[in-house]
Amino acid sequence: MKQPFENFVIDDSAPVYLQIIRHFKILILSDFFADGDEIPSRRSIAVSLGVNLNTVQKSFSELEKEGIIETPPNAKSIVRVSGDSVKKIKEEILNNEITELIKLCKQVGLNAQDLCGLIKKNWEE
Amino acid sequence: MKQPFENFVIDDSAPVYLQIIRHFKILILSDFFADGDEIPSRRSIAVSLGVNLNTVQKSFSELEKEGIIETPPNAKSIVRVSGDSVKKIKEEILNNEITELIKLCKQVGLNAQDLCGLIKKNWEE
DNA sequence: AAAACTGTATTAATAATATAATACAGATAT
DNA sequence: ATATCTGTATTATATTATTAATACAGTTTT
Repeated sequence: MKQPFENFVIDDSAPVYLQIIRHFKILILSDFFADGDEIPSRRSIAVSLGVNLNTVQKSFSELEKEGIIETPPNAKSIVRVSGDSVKKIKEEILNNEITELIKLCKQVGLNAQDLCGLIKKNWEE
Repeated sequence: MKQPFENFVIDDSAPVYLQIIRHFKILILSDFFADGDEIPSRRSIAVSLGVNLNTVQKSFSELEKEGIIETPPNAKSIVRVSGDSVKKIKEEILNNEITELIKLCKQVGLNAQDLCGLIKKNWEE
């Protein structure tokens, strides 16, 4: 199995446990995780992120509350999503950032065409 | 004078003092503030944001370090920017968010055309 | 001249975030 | 069966972020 958090870099843009939650959702949106998939143990994720076990646990109990994962007693957690819930996650993550960026552009006087131009320019590294 | 922070809503996306710094830079990019302009007092900003004076002060000492504002002894701070520094601020804020969004889209398998479509769709509320 | 305003500094208290070190019950692998 | 792995819980500690309450030197307003 490919390591789900190997390309994930923690920065200081937000609390670590929130960044982990976000990255986990992106893993679902990118089809790395699908319904029924087993999730690596909290301990192994903590090690691969260089982060404390408690921090990972905080992220996962939040994901549990949101109904995105499910944990049988004393066993590994399992992804629990449907077409609808994935769509909901996508809207939450993608639309939030798009809306934010549009708001910023309007504030600094950049129109949609200009923005799309910048995006196309920046798309290839 | 129009209140510089009247449309500014603090959320929990980042520490408050960082959000204040970002908003101040946006005020410069949107030509609300220009070189030489006088900045309202830290106290009045703290009141209008419902935030502590110390928090505002932390933001402003950071802006001072970055050379964006200047403060004569015992007097109000003054905006100190040039064409170059404004361009630098614009790159810092705008490109950062665009780069972030592009990265996200690539992760969830959305191409440039799709993204621009979403943007145009979301541009008018 | 007095009052009200500047920026700045200090000290304390509190809440949120994160690490650390264990512990325990139960499942799994050897 | 024994060792190792699960998730979960607890307690303590450190750091950061924020609020709070003052204080002070100097400027501006009245």
